[in-house]
Amino acid sequence: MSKKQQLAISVKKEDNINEWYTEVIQKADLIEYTDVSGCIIFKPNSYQVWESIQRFFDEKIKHSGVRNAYFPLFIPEKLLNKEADHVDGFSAEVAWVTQGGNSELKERLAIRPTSETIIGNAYSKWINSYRDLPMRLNQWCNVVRWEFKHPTPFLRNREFLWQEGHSAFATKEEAEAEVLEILEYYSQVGEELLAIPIDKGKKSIGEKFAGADFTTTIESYVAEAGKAIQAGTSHMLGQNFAKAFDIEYLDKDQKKQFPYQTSWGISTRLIGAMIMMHSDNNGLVLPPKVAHNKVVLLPMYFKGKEDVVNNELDSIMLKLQKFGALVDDNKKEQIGFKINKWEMQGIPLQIEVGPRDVEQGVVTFNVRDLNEKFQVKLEDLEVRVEQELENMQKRLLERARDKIKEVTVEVSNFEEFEKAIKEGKRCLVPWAESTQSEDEIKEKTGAKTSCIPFSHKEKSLEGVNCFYSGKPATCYVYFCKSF
RNA sequence: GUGGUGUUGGUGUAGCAUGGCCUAUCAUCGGGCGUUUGGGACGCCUGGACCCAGGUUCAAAUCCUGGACACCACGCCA
Repeated sequence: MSKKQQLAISVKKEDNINEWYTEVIQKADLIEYTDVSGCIIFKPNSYQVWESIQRFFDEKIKHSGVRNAYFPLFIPEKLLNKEADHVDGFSAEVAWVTQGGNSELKERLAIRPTSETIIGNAYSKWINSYRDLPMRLNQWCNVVRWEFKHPTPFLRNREFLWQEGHSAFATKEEAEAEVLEILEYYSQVGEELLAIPIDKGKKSIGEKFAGADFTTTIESYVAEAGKAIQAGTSHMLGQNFAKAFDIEYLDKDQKKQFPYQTSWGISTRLIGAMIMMHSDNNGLVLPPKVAHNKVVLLPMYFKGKEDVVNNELDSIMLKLQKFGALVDDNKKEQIGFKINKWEMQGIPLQIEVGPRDVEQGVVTFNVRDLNEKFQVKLEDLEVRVEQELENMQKRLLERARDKIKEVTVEVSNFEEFEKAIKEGKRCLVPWAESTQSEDEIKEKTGAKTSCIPFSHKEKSLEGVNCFYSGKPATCYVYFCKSF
């Protein structure tokens, strides 16, 4: 095998996206596998993306009045069992600690798959008066879900990182407003930061969170894979957990009330969605806003002209510090090798600085997602860097949107539907919502609902029948395969 | 959970059928030194591996059993 084949990605995204993904995450130095299936090392190249997401989202919720806290990793079994639907939904995937040191524990401890229960238990102590409301806490932490056998890094880990927000309000209206407020922030994380096109919507009854009244979601779609990615969820818990955990308070009229609760989360799965969405056959593509190092400078050393380049390099570096510019001046690697290496790692902008450039007072730009190089005058350097990064950020989102548009179809009968799903399409259909029909459709085609998009809320359903049952439709919904 | 494939230096691999000449091939890689650099350079020196646990055998990278991990196709699932 040649050097080139070995270091480059050997499978094309359009030919086999699963193998392509496996190669990208390893060759871009994003992860390391470990001895525990489904538990990966997030190497600095991927962890930096998570840090960007944290900074972006944390600022939004703090501004909105949410505060961060931290709750324990272990949940006593009796707490986990308090809300019946919740237990049913999670019991199959909980990891347990049964032993401490050499002695067996009297009550086994769940490693949190999510923290509604332990937080509900705390809230029952903390919420006693209407003055204690609203209570809005968030935590950044890890969770463990053990049910699957074939993990996919980022998209389906056994242990993953996320944030989980948990709020309690006096009124249903306030709680529902927060559910949507958070969903809007999630959508911004997707579209503004990661350049991932987002559909906001509601989960079907069959797909909602275990124990919630309803679940809202941000959904995206990977055209090349023909699969949806659920990128984040914001749940209206109603009073279900409040009743199960005895969270009661006295209102202004001295009457006992249960608060209305919400919970919401986004996870490191977003990193997987970002990779799937933008990366190409040359490796990772990082949206500029999440790239810690947005620029890499590649000096070209020609015999006898090293000084010409080096003299310019320092001043360029100074101007580009704010973009986290790196310099790759390793003389053992040929320039072509370096170009490919940094493309593989997804650095948004490469700037070549060679004697030919310097003599003309220019540098050569190589933007990660374009197939062309162009020269930029040194005096315009900072402005043009800023501009190119901004354009790339926009371009990634638009390009992803176009791709999704291409593979999204509206169909009105089951025959067309089956055909479209086989072709990897995402189908928007009128539907008479029922869990039974969703199960049947999944059985027959492998597709399930992604979401009932808010964008089609206003669209008239008068005289429109369900594509599957023929009954009067109750909503428009996206059906497709999913990760 | 089912079926398939795989695991040999950091990476990609040869060797395995027919156990021994394997203190393991080739390349890349790491460390030196030198010459190079506009899309994967070259020379010399040097460093580094048989997934784990049992078993068979005079002898195991190679055969057997079990396990771990990965990938692919399903199944299940926030």
